[in-house]
Amino acid sequence: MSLESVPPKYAQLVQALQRRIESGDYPPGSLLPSENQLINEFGVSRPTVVAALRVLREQGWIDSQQGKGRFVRGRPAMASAEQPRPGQAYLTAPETASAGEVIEAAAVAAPNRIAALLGLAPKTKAFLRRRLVSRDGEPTEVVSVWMPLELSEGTDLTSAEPLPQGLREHLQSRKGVRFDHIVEQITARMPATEEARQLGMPKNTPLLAVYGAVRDASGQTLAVVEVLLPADRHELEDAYPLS
Amino acid sequence: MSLESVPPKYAQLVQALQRRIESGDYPPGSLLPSENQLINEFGVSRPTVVAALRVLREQGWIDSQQGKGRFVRGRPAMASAEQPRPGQAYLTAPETASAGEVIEAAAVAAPNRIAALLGLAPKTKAFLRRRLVSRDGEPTEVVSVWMPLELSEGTDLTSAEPLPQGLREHLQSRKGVRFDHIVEQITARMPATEEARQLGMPKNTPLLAVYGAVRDASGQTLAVVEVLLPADRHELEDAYPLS
DNA sequence: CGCTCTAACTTGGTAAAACAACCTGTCGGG
DNA sequence: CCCGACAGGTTGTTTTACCAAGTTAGAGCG
Repeated sequence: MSLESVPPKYAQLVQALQRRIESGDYPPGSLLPSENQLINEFGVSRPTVVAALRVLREQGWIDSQQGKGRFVRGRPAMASAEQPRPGQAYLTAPETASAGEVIEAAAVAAPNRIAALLGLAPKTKAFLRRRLVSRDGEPTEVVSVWMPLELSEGTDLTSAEPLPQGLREHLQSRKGVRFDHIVEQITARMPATEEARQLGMPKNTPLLAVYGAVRDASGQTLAVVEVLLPADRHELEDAYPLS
Repeated sequence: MSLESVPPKYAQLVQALQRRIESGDYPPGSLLPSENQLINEFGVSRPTVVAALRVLREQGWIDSQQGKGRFVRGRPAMASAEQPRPGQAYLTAPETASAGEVIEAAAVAAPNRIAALLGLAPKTKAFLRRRLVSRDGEPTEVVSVWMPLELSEGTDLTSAEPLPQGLREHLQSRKGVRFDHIVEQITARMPATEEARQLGMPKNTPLLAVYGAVRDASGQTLAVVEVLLPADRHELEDAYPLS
């Protein structure tokens, strides 16, 4: 039996058209076949064709203009710049996926900035798990996760061992919370002596600091991810569409 | 005759349901009325209801689960964090919208980083328009726009006067190019003496540097926007959904 | 020749119907 | 008591049909 669950027809049509655009069969700027032509060629109904074209338009492959037709824009260059965002990777990937060591895992007084993002009173104690990540044998980043004490209870976060599971999965299964989006703040400052020593960086080069407030769908902040990286060796890259 | 062009029914349904979610009528976590219930209540057909619910799902208002129903997630908190991205504002807003002065507008040899982003050979001449932006009477940012010489010909960019039109509109109408998206690099460094003087900042605080490569739909880089801001006074903020 | 108007195309939106896949109870029989 | 079958609910996908709105090109008239 072939229970390989074929993709729906409209999705197949999407892929077929994407291939034709990528192969240059439908060059950018050209007019796409009309709905009726696609209906005849693929032997599907109009709503199916429209559903496929809607997906292509929402993903930026084509433009549509009532009364004229649909124009090819080309492969959306956005798709190639899809590397994970700075803070995001540390929520989903297990700690065992990257080299590094846990250098702190305890309840400490939250700095002002962290407390503000978490919605706690200043100097309230919060749980901190801090990790020095290495690449090619050299320390490159300090990644810290802050969260209210309630959220850390009953988890394995106090262990100095690397988590074999992603932090997101770990918290969602044990505490029933649901991560939805991240609000990110980026700033730069000079490193403290301790930080410069840990990262093996000169004391006179700045430090890029990323603060990612992890929120649920209602906007409640559940945790804060702090990523520190030396600005002379690492940069942040990101891509976004222009309205 | 009332030619007020009523919005389509599915869009009206979208707004109606958004209002009910915002008002607490449909609290987060609750089950939305089923398709059949909505058909009866609003007197529309099923495709119309499905189209409305699809929009709501794509915008993050609800989750749908086959066989169970649709669950309310709440007003997507993303919508509130919709301030323009760092480089983006300088492309659309006219220069007259912000205080400041043009401090450079000429063809100069492009620095390595700029030349690489533009796809030019190192030390090739490129057109530069640099502007010192002030807020509350104090200089706060240096915004520079780089582009190949061909793109600057026949434009008003060499004028030291503020452009009454957005840069994007100006170039698109005069040169027939079409901006599509931006690839952004963020880094930090210490300010040059001249930069620290212009911005009125201490020499020992770092500078946040944002390089935005403005591209068309095919991925061709048309221009580069460089934004320099003192890290002690300004931060970058951004929000994005978590898969 | 030039203008206008219409006919034929395009995409956008709505309605009605059917089948498939999935979940969750209930009602049996073991 | 436990467990499986089943019925009835849900969303997902596809089809047929029709009307509305915008664009274009050509026929036809002045």
